[in-house]
Amino acid sequence: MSTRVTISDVAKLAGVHPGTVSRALNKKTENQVNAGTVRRVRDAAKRLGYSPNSIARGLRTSSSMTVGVIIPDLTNPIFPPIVRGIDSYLLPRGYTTVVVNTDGSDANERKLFESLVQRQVDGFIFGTGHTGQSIVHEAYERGIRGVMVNRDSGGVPYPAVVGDDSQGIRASVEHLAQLGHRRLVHLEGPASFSTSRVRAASFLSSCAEYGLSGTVALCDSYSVDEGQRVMDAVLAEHSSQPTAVVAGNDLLALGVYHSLRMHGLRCPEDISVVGFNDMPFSGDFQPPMTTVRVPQTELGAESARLLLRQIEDADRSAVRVVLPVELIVRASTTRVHQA
Amino acid sequence: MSTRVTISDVAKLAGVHPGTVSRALNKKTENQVNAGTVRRVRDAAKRLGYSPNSIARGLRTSSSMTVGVIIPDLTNPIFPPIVRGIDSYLLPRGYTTVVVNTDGSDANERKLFESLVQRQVDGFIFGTGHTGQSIVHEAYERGIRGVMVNRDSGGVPYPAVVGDDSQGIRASVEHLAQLGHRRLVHLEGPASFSTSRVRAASFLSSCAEYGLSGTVALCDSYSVDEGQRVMDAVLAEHSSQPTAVVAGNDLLALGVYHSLRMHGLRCPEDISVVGFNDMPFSGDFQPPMTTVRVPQTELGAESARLLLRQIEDADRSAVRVVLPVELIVRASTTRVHQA
DNA sequence: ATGAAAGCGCTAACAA
DNA sequence: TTGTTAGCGCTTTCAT
Repeated sequence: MSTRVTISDVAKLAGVHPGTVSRALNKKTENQVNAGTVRRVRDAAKRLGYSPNSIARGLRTSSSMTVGVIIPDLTNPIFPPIVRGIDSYLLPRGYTTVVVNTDGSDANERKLFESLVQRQVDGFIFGTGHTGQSIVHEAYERGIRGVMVNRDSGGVPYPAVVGDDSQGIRASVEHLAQLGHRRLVHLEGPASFSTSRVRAASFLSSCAEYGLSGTVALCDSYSVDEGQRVMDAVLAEHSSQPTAVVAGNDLLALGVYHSLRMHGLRCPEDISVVGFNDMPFSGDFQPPMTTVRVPQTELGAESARLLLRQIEDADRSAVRVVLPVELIVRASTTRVHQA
Repeated sequence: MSTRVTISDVAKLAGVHPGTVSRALNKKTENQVNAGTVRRVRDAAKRLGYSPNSIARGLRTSSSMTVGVIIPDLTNPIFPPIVRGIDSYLLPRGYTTVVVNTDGSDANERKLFESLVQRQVDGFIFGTGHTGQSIVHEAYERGIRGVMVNRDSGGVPYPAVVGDDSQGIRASVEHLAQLGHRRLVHLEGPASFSTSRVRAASFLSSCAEYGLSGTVALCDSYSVDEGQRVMDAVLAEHSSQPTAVVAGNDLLALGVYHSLRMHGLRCPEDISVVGFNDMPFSGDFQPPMTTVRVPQTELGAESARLLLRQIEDADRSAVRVVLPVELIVRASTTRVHQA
């Protein structure tokens, strides 16, 4: 399908050799060819509607100008902005991104990774966790270019671009402390994500710092349902109940909303809730969510920049870029009233 | 980068000819080769960590096993489910999808389209509008396989997969009529989308059917800001105000929420609002949104199915698949009180 | 500045 | 059943 006109068709029409057409049509090499010839070739190409076959070029140059992006799930609202950020850097530089979803399965991840390797992608941006099963380590061993986004590299010396989780959680705890909260609970995300552990650690140390009682409840996934399930469990306990929840991310926080509603509790009057990420529309929720804004688009763009630096400049320094975050106070947190 | 082991390395180790390796490793042709040989080849391939180069294969077979998906903007929440739906059909069949965002610009659309053509994609799924400038028509003329998703093909005989817009709007109007509303306004999306016009037409005819007064206000884009802007304008008018709004989609409806809040009006007590799409989290908004659920994932999967039918079975019938929609009544609509 | 020729890694006709 | 050969469309030495 599509056009059948090749470089030799153009060559014939322009009355030159295919090699010359290639040189004339390539920015890098067009200075090797007579300006008049360049014009003739350009004309011929346009007249024939010639469109270079980048598959063929890729085969010859062993570069596909394609980048693989591996994420858990596109429908998690933090990923679209990250992907658009990646695109915004890559597209103007001639690269195409291919996004795949693992749905949290290591088996999927491996399969998709291999399929992208077969497609000769020039590098990977990993937005997935890093457990023992993850392919991140293997990718590095194989000499494949890669960058972690929104995740730490877990020992593998790939560059990583992350939000300042520690600082974000600390700001949340401080905010709640100032509102008079004394008993907090943190819903920690799955341990396979580096961010989960960083956030939980920061929660604990921040609680200590502000002299608060902080406990941690573990979630199996970053999802609304799991947040609800775990919050249900927290509310079922008979020990002293928290007056505020610091959720591992906005999805979990939303699950907390659901749980509270089911239990006839009001947010924020009965329990304050803080999310993490400031994902799209979290300001439109009921109630508008107090959360930590992570610059998702910038995260994506920066990770793309670091990847191209590896691909094009062979710069393999394992930098770790930490982007600043900001607590956005909305209506899901309020002063504690049972002082 | 990555592996440097080719099909002839495997051939050497297995003591056979490269052609035989190719046949042994391909599902379609492995029955043409001795079972023992197949095993030897497989072993050799595994030992060397051989991974076929699908670029090279694509060059030879002139098929890239890649599909281009052109949408306005991934961060519009209706698209992630559609994309995942597409993937869910394509991935198990060996295809990879490449998603690009036009941001509503015809120039971008054209550029991205050409870049995907150069990459030899086997077909396109168009989720963009269809104005005069759109490349949809040109793509068809060039004999390129394609399918419209969530949009009508606007005269081009590509298959199209859409939700039942007419029925959805009709159900919304009926619902409002039953709640006693008599003066409705519809926020119509940009005319470049076929859906906009279908929904507006259905709004008008449904209002007539139920004996209601219905007016239409035109929006320049499907966005929250535009919904707010247009609703501001509606509220500024001095003629008799509507008691309910039928928004062209959920984003516009969210903009209406914002506008009402700015004007000190309550939803639904002062004005009822109905959205369209039931995009992710619209049940978590403030208030939870009454809206029309469109089966986005199925839309995507079905469009992928129709595309593969064209690619693999050369079936070019321009079917139009209309998927049923369902009104989801939540808390943004209520009985009118100024009877 | 341009032509000639080789070859990227694979598959597919054709032979044997 | 397997080997041989050619070539997908392009880039890139090497000549000229």
